[in-house]
Amino acid sequence: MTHHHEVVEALQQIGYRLTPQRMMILEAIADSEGHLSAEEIHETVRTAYPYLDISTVYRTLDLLKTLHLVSETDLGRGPAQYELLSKGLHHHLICTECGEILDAPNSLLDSLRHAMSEEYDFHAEIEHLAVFGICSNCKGDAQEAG
Amino acid sequence: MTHHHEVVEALQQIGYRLTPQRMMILEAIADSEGHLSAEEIHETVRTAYPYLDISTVYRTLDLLKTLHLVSETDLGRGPAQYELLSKGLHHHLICTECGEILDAPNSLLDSLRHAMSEEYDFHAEIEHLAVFGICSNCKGDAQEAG
DNA sequence: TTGTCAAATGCAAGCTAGTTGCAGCGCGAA
DNA sequence: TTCGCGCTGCAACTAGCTTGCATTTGACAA
Repeated sequence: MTHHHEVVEALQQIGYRLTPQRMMILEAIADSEGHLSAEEIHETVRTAYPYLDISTVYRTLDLLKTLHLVSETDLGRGPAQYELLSKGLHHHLICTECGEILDAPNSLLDSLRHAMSEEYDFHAEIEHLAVFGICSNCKGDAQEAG
Repeated sequence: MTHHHEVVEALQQIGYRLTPQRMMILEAIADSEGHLSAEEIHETVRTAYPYLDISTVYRTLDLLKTLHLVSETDLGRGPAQYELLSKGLHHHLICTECGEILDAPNSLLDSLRHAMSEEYDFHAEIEHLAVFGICSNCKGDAQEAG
């Protein structure tokens, strides 16, 4: 599923190991559609290996983040969400009415990045942005109700 | 400092009261430069009124948010930050190297809002955005070091 | 001025999400 | 086979915030 040898190499280059726990955590993320929270990763892996501790999940996620293998998204509510970076950078538009999540490509932020760079000489690091708002379906409802 | 009568009216319209605690909390926010966390508000007000509880701070902040008097910014790290909405909507570019915080006007997001609206028919509610990245001063340093 | 009642408060306990300290295990090099 | 250190599970802890509840406050009516 995942390209283990690449991960092994990435880890070995900085003197670390690819343990079974780390492999299982990585596979749980790779096998999932969309995002997983640390707790969900924990639950998933525990069906196969019940001794896995949540702290190991967090420590592994930290490692995978520094290796730029997974991205972490803080939704501003609830737990942070993790996903494979290899699936391609993208962002999320989350409807606060119905909860629908629209995926948006990284290019959506091009103009914003450009503006920040031009006007503020600021190099934004937006690996993963979650924007809350109202989707097209709920826009009408909100006007009727409001 | 704050226009108490306006706040009183806003509260009374929905059947609530402007208590001394609420007044002190609102003033603490109004008197501050930039952002305050709930804990900072708590500490500030407690110098004048030591019995104020942190839960009262949070409950008041909820109220002020629903009245659109203050904005809440989740920085994704550390506690949420609160400030008066009357100071004008703006966003923050936070340098992860030196910690500097650049203020950016709401118009910075115009192009992003437009893109989300055009391409996804999605009405974004971005009261306050915090973007992490590298500022102009640290950009050179990062290249030298990296 | 007193009574009423809901809003508001302080306090304490609880909760979620994540972190830390530590003893022991196990891989890989010597 | 010994050594070093990366890694793990466990347990305790922390930050930030929320909730339940008895008591107090204050606006309004009588």
